[in-house]
Amino acid sequence: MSRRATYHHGDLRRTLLDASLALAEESGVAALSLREVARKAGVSHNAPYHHFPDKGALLAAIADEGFEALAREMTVASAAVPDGPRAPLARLEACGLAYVRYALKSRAHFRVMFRPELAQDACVTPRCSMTRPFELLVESIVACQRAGQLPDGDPMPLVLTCWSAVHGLASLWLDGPLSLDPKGFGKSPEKLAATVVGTLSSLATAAMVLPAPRARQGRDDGARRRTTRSTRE
Amino acid sequence: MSRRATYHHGDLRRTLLDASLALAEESGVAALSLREVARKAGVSHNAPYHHFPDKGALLAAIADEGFEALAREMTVASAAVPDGPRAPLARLEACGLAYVRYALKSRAHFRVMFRPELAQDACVTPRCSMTRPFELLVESIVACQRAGQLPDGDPMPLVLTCWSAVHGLASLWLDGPLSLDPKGFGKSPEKLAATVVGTLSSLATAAMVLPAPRARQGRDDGARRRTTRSTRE
DNA sequence: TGTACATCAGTGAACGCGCGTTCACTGATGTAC
DNA sequence: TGTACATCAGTGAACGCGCGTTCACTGATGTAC
Repeated sequence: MSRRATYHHGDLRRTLLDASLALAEESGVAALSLREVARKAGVSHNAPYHHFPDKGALLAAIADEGFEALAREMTVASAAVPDGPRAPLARLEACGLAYVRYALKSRAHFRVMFRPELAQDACVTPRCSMTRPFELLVESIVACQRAGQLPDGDPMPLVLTCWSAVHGLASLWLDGPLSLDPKGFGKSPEKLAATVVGTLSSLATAAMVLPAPRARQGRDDGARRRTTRSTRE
Repeated sequence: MSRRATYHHGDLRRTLLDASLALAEESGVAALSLREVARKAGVSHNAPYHHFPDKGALLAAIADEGFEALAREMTVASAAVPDGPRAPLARLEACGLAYVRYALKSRAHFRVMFRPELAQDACVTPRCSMTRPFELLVESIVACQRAGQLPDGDPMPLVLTCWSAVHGLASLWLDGPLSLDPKGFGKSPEKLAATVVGTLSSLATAAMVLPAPRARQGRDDGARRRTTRSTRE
């Protein structure tokens, strides 16, 4: 970091981002105001304008940071799985768990990342930063397919399903219905994440014990028809 | 509806709810203000106070309405599937598709339902209205288990996984990353929903062709170990 | 090394705005007798 | 049936508030010569 970058205050830009996150964590992203952020950073209410053209730019910077951190966590989690015949699926599971863990740990980041209306104006190619985490997911799934741990063919249906599942779990927890627990799940979010990832993984594992869905056509025609219809539609 | 309920204006309560939904649809839930709602309803800015104690109460009423409508759509979709040996799984699929379809069609409703901070003060037992849709999902899954179309045992892991998947898909679409489509999915949200539901369904179907996961232990010990760990954790 | 100047990162006052909410009111509707 | 009164659903003015943003400014830091 150049001397210029920490001019005067030390690193007001960083301080403002941290203050924003802390405030969003406390009172919700919607309640986040530039003036409050400046107050929290111990600085006059328009000092932020020397670092961000407007409020949207500050939020966009937070989102960017968040997507980078998410990709980092996924990468680290995946790399922590030792090589071996089962590694691809275990790495995919690790990515999924890392996604949920990141959302829970950095809820303010996660909320800003997926509230496009907040940073809309400032972010010319909005949400483009999701690219890297998305690529990691695709790579993990393709690796599973190559290793015969997930069905062959277009990976996108699997990508979409996995992404939806972990994103949905994180959203349901952060948005209340799960954390208020009127449903009797009664578990920590980490355990719920392990349940979802484990359920998907064990369904896939069970499905892959037979060579391929096509091989079963004679055996269970009803299932074959349904399967085809649903995935092709 | 009693005469009293439509006093004077006709049915201002209804009109206010509709105006709120229309505004939320146009400019986002966050931008929704009581004054704007009144303006849209063609009424002075404090007429709403004769129908809702405050802003939170109006939003809570919208959420309640939304959960009821969601349950209705799921019920109708499920009931439309004719009886037969494959009916339970087809009904579960229909519920999942109805969930996503509802979110897409009534995005304003959906957003208010899952933004607890908005209606927090007014809703003493917040999100309790999710109870009915949730019960429908549990019933559908238990029916599949009884019919041998999903693995036996505690239904909650499956419930959680299905709910997460459809909720996640709806959220990803409504919150941008999917609808902006930098990922090349290039499909309508209805097709994406069919893809996710179909992928889950076909994995489950493939997994159920063998009698039960336990039966495979000798055949693939690695898979057995992973499956057990992940779901139990 | 010293000096003159440019730039940079902050301050403080002020703007106009829309918000939620309160208040006293008005006129239409309903009701007791 | 008519009359007196209560209730109810709306109006319009006003409140205080925090917001995002603009402006002219100040003093610290950097730089050319």
